[in-house]
Amino acid sequence: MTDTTNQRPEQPVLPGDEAATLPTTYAPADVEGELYQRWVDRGYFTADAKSEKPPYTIVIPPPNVTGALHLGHAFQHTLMDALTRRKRMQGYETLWLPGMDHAGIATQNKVEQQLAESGLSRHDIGREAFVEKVWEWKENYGGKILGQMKRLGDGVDWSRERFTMDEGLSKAVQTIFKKLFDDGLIYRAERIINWCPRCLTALSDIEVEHEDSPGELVSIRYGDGDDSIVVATTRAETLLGDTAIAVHPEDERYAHLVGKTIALPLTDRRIPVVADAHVDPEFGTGAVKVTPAHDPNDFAIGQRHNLPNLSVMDEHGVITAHGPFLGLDRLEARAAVVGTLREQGRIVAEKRPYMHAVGHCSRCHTIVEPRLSLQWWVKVEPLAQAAGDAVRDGRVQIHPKEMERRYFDWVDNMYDWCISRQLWWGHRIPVWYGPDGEVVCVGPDEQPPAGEGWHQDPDVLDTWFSSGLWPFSTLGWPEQTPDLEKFYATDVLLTGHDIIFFWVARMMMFGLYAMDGQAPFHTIALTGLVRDEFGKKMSKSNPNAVDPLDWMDAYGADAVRFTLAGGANPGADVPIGEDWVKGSRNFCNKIWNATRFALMNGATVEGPLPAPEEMTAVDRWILSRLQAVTAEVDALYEDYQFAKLSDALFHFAWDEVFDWYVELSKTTLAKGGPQADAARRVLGEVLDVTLRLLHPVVPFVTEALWTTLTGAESLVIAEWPKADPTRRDEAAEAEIATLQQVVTEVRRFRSDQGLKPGQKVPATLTLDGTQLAAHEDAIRSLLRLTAPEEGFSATASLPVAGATVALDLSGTIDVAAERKRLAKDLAAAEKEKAQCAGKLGNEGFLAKAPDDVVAKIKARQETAEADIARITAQLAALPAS
RNA sequence: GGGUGCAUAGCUCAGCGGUAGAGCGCUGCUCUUACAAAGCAGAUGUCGGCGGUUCGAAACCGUCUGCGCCCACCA
Repeated sequence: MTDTTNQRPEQPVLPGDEAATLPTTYAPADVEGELYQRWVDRGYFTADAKSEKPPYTIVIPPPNVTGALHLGHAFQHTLMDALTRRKRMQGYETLWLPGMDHAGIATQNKVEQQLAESGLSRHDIGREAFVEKVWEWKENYGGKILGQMKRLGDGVDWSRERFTMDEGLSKAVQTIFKKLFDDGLIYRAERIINWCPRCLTALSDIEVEHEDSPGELVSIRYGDGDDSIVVATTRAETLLGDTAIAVHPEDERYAHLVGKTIALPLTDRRIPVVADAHVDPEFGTGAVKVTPAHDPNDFAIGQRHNLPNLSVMDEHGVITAHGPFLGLDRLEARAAVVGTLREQGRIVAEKRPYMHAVGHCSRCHTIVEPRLSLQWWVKVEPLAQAAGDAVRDGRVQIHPKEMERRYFDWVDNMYDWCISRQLWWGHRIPVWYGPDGEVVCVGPDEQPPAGEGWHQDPDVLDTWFSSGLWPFSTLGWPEQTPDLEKFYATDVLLTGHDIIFFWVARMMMFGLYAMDGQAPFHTIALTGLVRDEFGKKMSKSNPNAVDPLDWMDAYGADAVRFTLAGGANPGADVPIGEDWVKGSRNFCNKIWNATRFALMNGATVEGPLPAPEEMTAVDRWILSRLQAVTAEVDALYEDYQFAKLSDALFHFAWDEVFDWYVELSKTTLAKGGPQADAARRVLGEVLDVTLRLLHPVVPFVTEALWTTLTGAESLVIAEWPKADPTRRDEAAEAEIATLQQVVTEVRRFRSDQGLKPGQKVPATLTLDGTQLAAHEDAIRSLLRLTAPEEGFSATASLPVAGATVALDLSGTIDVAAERKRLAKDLAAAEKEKAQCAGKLGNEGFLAKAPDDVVAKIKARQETAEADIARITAQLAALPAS
């Protein structure tokens, strides 16, 4: 390939710029930092909104500023970088937009922890000073994250870096809040919410993780005598807040009690018995205690029966009901309440262990307390409907497709989204309350109402509210910017399947809503989670967690990238271990040395490729394979099959190019003459294209080598190879396959006979009548065969594929071992032949199997027959011993 | 409780109707002038169990066993 636009640089990339001076080992540290800086300085990653080229846009899933990037980030970044690098090479105006998320609760918790080390709470320093502290944290850790991205080679557009709390994005948040509010899609309501007594804030449903935990189900007798009823509960302390007992309307056992009141133990209150269809008569005693202020079901029952909501716990989960339990933590209170009830003889069934799902705060793992609270909500139904439709009608595709179901399950069954958080770090809710109960939502360009008694809502928004705007807020929305015009909608969203609901669905909802029905991306590519080499989950809290920087330091960024890409099967988790990274490092080194060989042998990329008749079959073969692999890799990229494309490139490069082609070309190169000239050009071409194909995944080593090989400015802006089907050469491929068969067979013989790999052996080759006549020198070179000398006497004769290699081993041949070996091979070949014959003699098979399968079996049979003939001939050629 | 996925070589995983594969690990021989971070050669599997469909099953269906993940307001 040739690039006309890629100019020679003023400075060579590699020191010395001469092949002879390339070190024999690739040292990533010597090139990576310098190359990255060069890419950034030259503006390769900076997108141009005025470009004529078609756009290709990916917004980065903004990492939380809470800490450093882990392997999961490195994994996703590698894939996004590979996608954008390839598209850039294909001539797209590529924008990969970087940024970070303020991560409300998570970051606030981190900074609170930091404060706690000095014995302070956020309340000690006040809201303003605290937020100031969080910004300091952001500067500190944000910088670390950016450094890691550079180290990994992320080709992001640094001029467009965004933060969810920056001015523009804050404006976007306020704009959409106002729009939703005006459209009646944001409202304020008092409901049972998930409350974290440690974070002291409301949580949305998906911020609660349900875990099966052993609880204790106790049965308690309410009331006395005929007017008594037994209820079961796992949260006995909520008894203090009971305002009714509910039974099923058709439950005859309790019909006589409905409408009456019953004395509530431990209190001086009497509570009514109500009939409600929600109660399952089959469960427990069929009677339920109703605590509307502390349970969502009970709240619903309370609404239906006009029951009072009696709150008995404060925001810390501490009992506020007057009496002996006042001031106890909810769990202490639970035990105390049960204890007292037992003394009173009201525990009718002893506590029994009971597995049930308990909600935990996804940020701090504290048990969530359902709590009645006044919060802001998004009315999700119309938004989710649109988000579902966009996928249903194919405007947005989810890869892998199996993940669609999960997406639908959620968007089709969404409850309203609680968006207010009782935190200090985040976007303040843009609502002001007046002295007479006025509620005013303030848009971004409006002045908030001023005057006596007016105040802004103290709460902030759920962090996912702002990240849901990410695909367009980062491009300048609500302004109609050139960026928004050029780069929205984005192309691919690549992220982990663990945030389909948190983030993906919300971006879909907001994108469709804010951008007039235009979905934020056309493809959602979902990845799995990174795991360790035994398939165990790798998370920050686990000891198996690895800092990607450590591995990059030890093996280079490319090695880490190649390993991660190689594990990327769609939607599947990615196991990674240090040994695998080592293997990838070895691959990079192999690429390095193959190119080093090419440079030492005068490989060139200048001028057109030689005509087919000027080339050897070896050259025609590798060019044929090269274009086939190009086509294969292209197809795999389009299907987000990173593991398979990495594997294809790995095997093509190592097995075919480095192990066979390079070895075979040595003979031609050594000979000199026109064929050697042609071989140098082909060698240059093969390395050129192979490096281009590898570049998106392993950008550093390929850039260093390619610029040295070609003398051009950069591989980053080089053209992506196009498969050229006219290069296909089946004859050459067959010829080289035969050659490989002969070489492999003789190597096997040499190895079995205990010949040292380097030991020269006199031999005669009979290649007449085969395609291999032209390859005699190459065969001799690969097999260390010397010309027969005087007194040559063949002690072993190996007929393979019509050719015969006769070796003079001077009587050292171990005939018995060889005979045994050949007998084994013969048996295998005969079994194979019999198997094929069996099939071909089967009428059912012949009648029903497709033609191509029948042909394949026939070919197999022929191969088996050829093997039998070959082995028989080899046996016959063995000395009698 | 409702979904859903997985069980293939020692490990991690591809293959998903027509000869059981890869990487690492393992064995043997080699510093053969690009590379020992390498080269060459080699060994290794009743494809979880049991039924069924089919000319043919690792693959499709049923079932059992063992793991995993997602969702979930039955006290």
